[in-house]
Amino acid sequence: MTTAANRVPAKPALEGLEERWSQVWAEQGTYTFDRSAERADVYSIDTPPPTVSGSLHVGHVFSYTHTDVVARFQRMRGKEVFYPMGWDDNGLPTERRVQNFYGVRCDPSLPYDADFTPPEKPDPKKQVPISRRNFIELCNELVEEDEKVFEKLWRTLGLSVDWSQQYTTIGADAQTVSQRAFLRNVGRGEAYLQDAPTLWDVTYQTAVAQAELEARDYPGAYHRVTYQHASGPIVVETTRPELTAAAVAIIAHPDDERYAHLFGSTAVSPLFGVEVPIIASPLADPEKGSGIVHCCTFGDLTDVQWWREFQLPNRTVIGRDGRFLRETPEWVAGGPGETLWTELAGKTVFSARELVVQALRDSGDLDGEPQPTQRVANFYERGDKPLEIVSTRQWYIRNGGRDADLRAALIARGDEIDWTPGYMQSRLTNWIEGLNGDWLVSRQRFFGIPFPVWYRLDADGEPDYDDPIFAAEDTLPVDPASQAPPGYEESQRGAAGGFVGDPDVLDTWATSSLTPQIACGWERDADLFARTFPMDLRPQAHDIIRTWLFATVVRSHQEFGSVPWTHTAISGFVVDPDRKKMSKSKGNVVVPDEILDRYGADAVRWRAALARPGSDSPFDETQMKVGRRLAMKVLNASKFVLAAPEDYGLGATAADLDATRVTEPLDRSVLAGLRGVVEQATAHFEAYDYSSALEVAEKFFWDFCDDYLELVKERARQESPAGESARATFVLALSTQLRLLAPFLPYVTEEVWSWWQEGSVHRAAWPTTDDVTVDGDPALLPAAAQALAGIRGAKSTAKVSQRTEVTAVTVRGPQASLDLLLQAVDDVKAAGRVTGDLTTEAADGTGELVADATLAETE
RNA sequence: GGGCGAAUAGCUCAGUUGGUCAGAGCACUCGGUUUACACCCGAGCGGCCGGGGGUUCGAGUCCCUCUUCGCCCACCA
Repeated sequence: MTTAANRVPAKPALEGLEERWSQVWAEQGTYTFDRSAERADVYSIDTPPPTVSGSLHVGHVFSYTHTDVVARFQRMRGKEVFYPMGWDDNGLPTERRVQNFYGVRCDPSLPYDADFTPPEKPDPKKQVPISRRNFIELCNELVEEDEKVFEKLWRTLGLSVDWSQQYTTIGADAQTVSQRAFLRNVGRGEAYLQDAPTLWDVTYQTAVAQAELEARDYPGAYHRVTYQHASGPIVVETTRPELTAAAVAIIAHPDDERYAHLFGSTAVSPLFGVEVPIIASPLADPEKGSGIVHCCTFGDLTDVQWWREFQLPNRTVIGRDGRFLRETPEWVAGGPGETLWTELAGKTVFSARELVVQALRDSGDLDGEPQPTQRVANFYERGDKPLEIVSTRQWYIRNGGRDADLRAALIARGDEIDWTPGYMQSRLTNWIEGLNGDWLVSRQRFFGIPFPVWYRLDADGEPDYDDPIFAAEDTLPVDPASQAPPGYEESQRGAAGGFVGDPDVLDTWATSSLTPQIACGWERDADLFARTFPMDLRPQAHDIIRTWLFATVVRSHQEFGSVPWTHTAISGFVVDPDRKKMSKSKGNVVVPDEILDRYGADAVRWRAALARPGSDSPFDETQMKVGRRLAMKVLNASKFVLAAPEDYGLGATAADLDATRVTEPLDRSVLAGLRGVVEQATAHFEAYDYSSALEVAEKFFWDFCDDYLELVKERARQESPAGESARATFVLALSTQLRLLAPFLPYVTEEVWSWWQEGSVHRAAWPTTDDVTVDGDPALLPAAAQALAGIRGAKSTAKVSQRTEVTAVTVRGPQASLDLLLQAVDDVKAAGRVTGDLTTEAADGTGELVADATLAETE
């Protein structure tokens, strides 16, 4: 076999590596999943689908790098890595982006316009109303564009994703999987339809789930409102006086002596004259306000609880649009509040409050003036108005919120999963333990996956919700808004005796919770599914444990009676230097493109890999430079080994890779050290501790360059067994270190690999101790390095060039270290430019070697 | 209020089961240019390991307690 000359550029550079190699990887299918691999040989990853309508910041870059580093390790270890990429394009974020981008809004009452084109210049103040179908077409159009931008960034970053395995959360596959899973839930009684008070966002006019809540401070005021009782007035304190019209009870703590005599009797509400019972409940806090509270339908979740427990009437006054009902409610009609209602009707909560407060003031039922306060209110995480509670009919999926057995079973699933870091599991457990209801999965929105459900209309044209019509699984995906249910004609839509489609869409998490099913081809590709599910790894950030991770566990538990994956790795955030979370509104977001452009993908990945799992990491641009330096060093050190002698290299080639040539003690020592590094890095990676794996490999590499390389630089050029020993060592060490660094620095390692090896380093075998079989004493190199450091120090102190000659040197230290040093004395003398004698002197002390050097006279 | 995590050099962080554990990188200071690398190299300065107790022959390391910070949850009269 003849060895081809190495292809080493005269001046290696980082610029252009991303473009060149990402293209080669794409052309050669370097990361393509081989689906003939057996399950035991597959490593499958449930990649988080990024929200394409959002923007990526360095935090994403970090966490996706963490996953990629693990993927590359597993691949080199011989696993066939199933590494798909999904795009989360489903849901409200896309709707909002489409509205802003095109200047349109969805009006489901409008007919489809096949010729519609969006306005040239979007005017956010005057959004053009368009049909639901037109709106969805625009959503699809825009997400496609967004996905291209994301893919380009991921490719530049060097994610070793199999780009032939892509999915979206709004695509036909996802629709089928989502609808099928829902139908299975229905079939097993895990999903149900219920008319109940639900948290409601009045801006988006949709129901909201517990997991989407965010508590925020909100300015309000305490109002002391007087109810009339036979024994005298009762004063309740409330921040929502407008809900007096919705009062259904007055409640105090059973042990509260101030009110004990009232329990069992009734009081009459001010303005509206409605008679309400006075009830004892331990949920009433004697410390708060006047200790007695009015229960309205519905002011807060406690009201809902009381309403259920005491079977109180439903006196809803606020509609889905957040305004007071336009029709006068029956309990108001004919009463003293009838006239007031004509003013309240159609008013927002805010205006209604002003009206009611003034009316209370006028009637003398307001005790004192309102006292301003900061209250806490629940908000939809994407909304800006406090949530109302409105009675609506919604679909729910059981998640343990109302069932202790299921709750326990789901917590136990958490125990089956390996968590990195382990303490993150408590976030799941705590969340499950704190659930207070089932999972509300229906949303009154447009861009989402529709429920595969229709309702029959009776003779009066009223829907029958007790007996929905469900789509057959083999007809999925279906759109009940445009397709008729089995046994009906489209002409019967909306007609008495006909049907209507369920108008709602599934919560985006109801689809995202099925990413393993979507990616692995559940019920679509049984062969693929058998080779990839349950998956090996779910990487994700800690903020969505309560949503994405939990929901995925729920769906897998229900459908398969198993965990969806065996391991989860939780990444932290990149925070700004003040340790504040990056967010668009704070304006502290760091855009990844610029950073990648400035420092290169390898440098950014290096910095990302330094952030340990689960820990937040402050963004510090100066650290990127260090990664860049490492990448550059890999190029230059490799060049030294592989370049031809006329280019000042050693001219070593793959043919020098021969362990039997390694004879010199120093060379054996460095390889013995490398063997230890291989063992450590492998163990760290197996424990998902990629940071430590990088740390040991990198530390070795710098010492290798600074000490070993300098010590043998001259010997390595000799045409002698000693020279051959050095060159064999270099080649062996280089091959091993390139592979150790490949998961972190895919571009430079691939570049260098291409100079002298066939194929991709990323498909090369992860190094094992079999690669480094040479025996040696690992302590020799440090001993030689210490002696060299002493010589260097003498020159530094004397402020002379490191090239200055040394006429004599004495090394002191433990005899054992000195004995080792003597085995490399020629290398030390050469590296230190020692022309005279090197003598040793045994001495007690720190254990380190100390050198006294006599410098030659200089000018 | 409940849960989880963190507190070690100016900054970012390592310090596995208590015994070379007082470390690394950056920053800073000083010095060094022509044969891998100025996208560089060498040398150095720098820390009552958050406070206070305790266990131990011995404690960044274990226990208690306090303080500060971050995140999640609960607080909605």
